[in-house]
Amino acid sequence: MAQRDDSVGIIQQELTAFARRARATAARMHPELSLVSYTLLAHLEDQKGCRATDLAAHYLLDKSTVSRQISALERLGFVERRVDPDDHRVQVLHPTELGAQVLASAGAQRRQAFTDRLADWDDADLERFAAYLLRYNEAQQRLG
Amino acid sequence: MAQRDDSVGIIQQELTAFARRARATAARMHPELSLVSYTLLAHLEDQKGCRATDLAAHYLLDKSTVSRQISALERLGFVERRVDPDDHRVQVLHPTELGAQVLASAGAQRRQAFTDRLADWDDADLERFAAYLLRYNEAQQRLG
DNA sequence: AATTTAGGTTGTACTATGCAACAAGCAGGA
DNA sequence: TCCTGCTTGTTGCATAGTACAACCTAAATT
Repeated sequence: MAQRDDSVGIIQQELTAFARRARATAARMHPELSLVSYTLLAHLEDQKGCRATDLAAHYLLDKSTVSRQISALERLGFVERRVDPDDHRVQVLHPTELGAQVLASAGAQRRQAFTDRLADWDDADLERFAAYLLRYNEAQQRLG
Repeated sequence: MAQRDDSVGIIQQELTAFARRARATAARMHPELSLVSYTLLAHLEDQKGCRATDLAAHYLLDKSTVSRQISALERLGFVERRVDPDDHRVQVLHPTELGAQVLASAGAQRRQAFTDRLADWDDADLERFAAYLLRYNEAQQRLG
């Protein structure tokens, strides 16, 4: 049991350390796209467009927060709004051409940073690490 | 190589997802101690006291940020300052009795949450996951 | 002694965030 | 039809976290 507690303690500590650094690191890498706006824009691309409400629900953010983030992305020309003809309350959000480019570029940078950090890992370890993270996040989502 | 890229992609995605949620989750769990102040206070306890400058260096924060965080913790009665008799510029920071209690309580809560999420993992997987996170963070620190 | 360096604080500005109040559009029932 | 209530989104307000620059004080160096 002591061994097990140690492992849990390390996992807690290291995930926390990572989280603490993540925003600042992301901001340094691509100042034009914060961790949050990057995530939102990526989700729009993934989903081929969605509503602000969907983003808020998915990321547990207040709708006002999403509204302002989207406004900022629109001001930068990274997102466009298309009013749903069937429901005039709804705006379906899409990345613009420019937004998609910026997203791809930031994504490539991020991916390169991860690739560098993981350069000396062998394939089996990478695969197991990825599986563990999936499993962990799945549990976190399940347990709230 | 495709397999390897997939693993890197998943690791990136899942670590990012975790980071996005971390602050809000911490805030919901113990509103009196944010992720940052929790971390700073824990470091003080760990180190049996240290200077504000040390905290700033360790966590890559501006000294003004640390100064204000410490002020807040002091206002709450969680931290006390002891002027170093050998160097009157220096204040060595220590958790107070109350600070230690709050830290222990928040720490227990956090630990419990992690324990719950990891409840159905077997010991070997936990140990490997912990080792992977240590290795990853070590690399991130090394590479900036 | 004069200058430089180190530790901290304070002024200013900006971003992210949530909550509450609001406006506009839709849907269902009296 | 019209009133009520729900959904989508925006805006006003407040707060936290953060950085940068200017500053103060004390120590160290020349």
